[in-house]
Amino acid sequence: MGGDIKQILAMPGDGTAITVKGWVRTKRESKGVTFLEINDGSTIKNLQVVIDDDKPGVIKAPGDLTTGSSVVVSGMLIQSPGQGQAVEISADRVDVVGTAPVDGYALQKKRHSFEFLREIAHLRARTNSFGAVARVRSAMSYAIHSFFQERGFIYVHTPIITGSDCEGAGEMFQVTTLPIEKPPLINGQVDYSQDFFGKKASLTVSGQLEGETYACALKKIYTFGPTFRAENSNTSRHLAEFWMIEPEMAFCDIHGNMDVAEEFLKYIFRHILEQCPDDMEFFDSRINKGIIDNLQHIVTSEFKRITYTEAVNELVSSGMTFEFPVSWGIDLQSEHEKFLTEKVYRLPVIITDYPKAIKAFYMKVNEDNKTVRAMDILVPRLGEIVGGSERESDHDTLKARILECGLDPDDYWWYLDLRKFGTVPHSGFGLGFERLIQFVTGMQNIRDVIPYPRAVKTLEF
RNA sequence: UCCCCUGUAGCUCAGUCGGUAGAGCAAGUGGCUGUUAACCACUGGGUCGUAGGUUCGAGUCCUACCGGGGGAGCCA
Repeated sequence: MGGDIKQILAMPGDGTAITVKGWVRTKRESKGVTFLEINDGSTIKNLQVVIDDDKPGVIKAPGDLTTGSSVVVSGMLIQSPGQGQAVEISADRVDVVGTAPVDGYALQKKRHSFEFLREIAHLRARTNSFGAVARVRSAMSYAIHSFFQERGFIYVHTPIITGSDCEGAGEMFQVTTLPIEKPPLINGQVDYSQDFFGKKASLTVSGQLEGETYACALKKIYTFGPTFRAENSNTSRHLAEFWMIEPEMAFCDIHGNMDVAEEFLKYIFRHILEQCPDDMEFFDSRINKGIIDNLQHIVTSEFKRITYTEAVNELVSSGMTFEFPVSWGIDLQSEHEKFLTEKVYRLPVIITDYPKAIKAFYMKVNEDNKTVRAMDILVPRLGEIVGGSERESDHDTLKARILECGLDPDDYWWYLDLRKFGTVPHSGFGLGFERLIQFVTGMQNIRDVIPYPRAVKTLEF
């Protein structure tokens, strides 16, 4: 009988014959007995293998049994007389499948820094931390789909290559088959009519505009896919390639939008606390003390909802001296966001009704003509995690806003069409998947919550 | 892109006032009847990021470049 270590650890140690396959994490040798810890990634926990010297011939090649080597172990699953594990394997046979020579295998049985592990990204999944991140990331992906699917949202695959060069969400990566060293020119400019698509193309920075078109047909949709930003930003919160979740709902105003976003975050947190207790325990004890309590607190609390104007008043009246002085009209800086969510409310905070000058053209303008129906969710430690809004559903107002923002309405003809034919109030939000993982796991650097991070000057693997 | 810090053994770091390098972990060998961050003893392991410069002499001081980290901006 074989199986995953996760299943084996849940079995009674009644002497059943089993076979386990995995990688050696550590080896402890005493006179007369050798202990191996085997991990196969199914759980953060290792399975202890006991090799008794009284049973000769159990190990075929003892010298090859090093940290990192892959093995197949057969034996009896018994109750462990030692502390620390309920069951263990009393081995009858240990075969080394693949050796891991000591000189050259960088991942020895000791703690390694995340910076070092980033340099051996092809091996780092074999560590406790990265195994746990991978399992939590997978469980969160599943929870994202189940949250929306349970509520009747349709999963829409918006395009990765886009011709909308003006979404305004950030710098874009260009996609071309033209020879970049010598592109065809017309009047001194690159002749994109000869390019693959016959026009300039880029990788998407957001699926929102396309998502809106499907929401205005299927009522409730969500996207969950890769997104690309070519910004030259080198921080622990930015990637050039990341995954984004973008729900969009027709017949939904800013309040319904906030309700869904808050419910969504709580659902994800609750799901991970329930489904990944071992991994979360690891994050709580080794990565970020108190993270479980934080998440539980959030799951059972109401998010604080305030307007931008109230937020500014709160900051001004706090008496705090900020590096960037606060006044109505400024964009809130990191220090302001962190102050509100970490010091004032100690909870996620939803801020709405921002000045229209600092927000995107597609957000619905309020009756005061000064603010828009934007909503950002701020969380402790990370700052903004969700950005969303009720969209402008009036054709003429939207067109005026496009012009006001210095954009060309012709580039948005199909987006404006939505407001011509059966327009409807609709809302949505976007959230960066990796930032959500950072928040759940407590991992400091976003490059450590995605298998192979893409960032400025980073493309080794 | 800007500001700050940093680069010394496989890893994490110490290295004083400028005088040719040290610890812990990892690894190897030996010891120990059941370990679990195993323990005890011993051993091996270095072009001090790269290139210049100052100096009798540079890991140490200066300059440039490269890599890493933190913060800011931009944002998700």
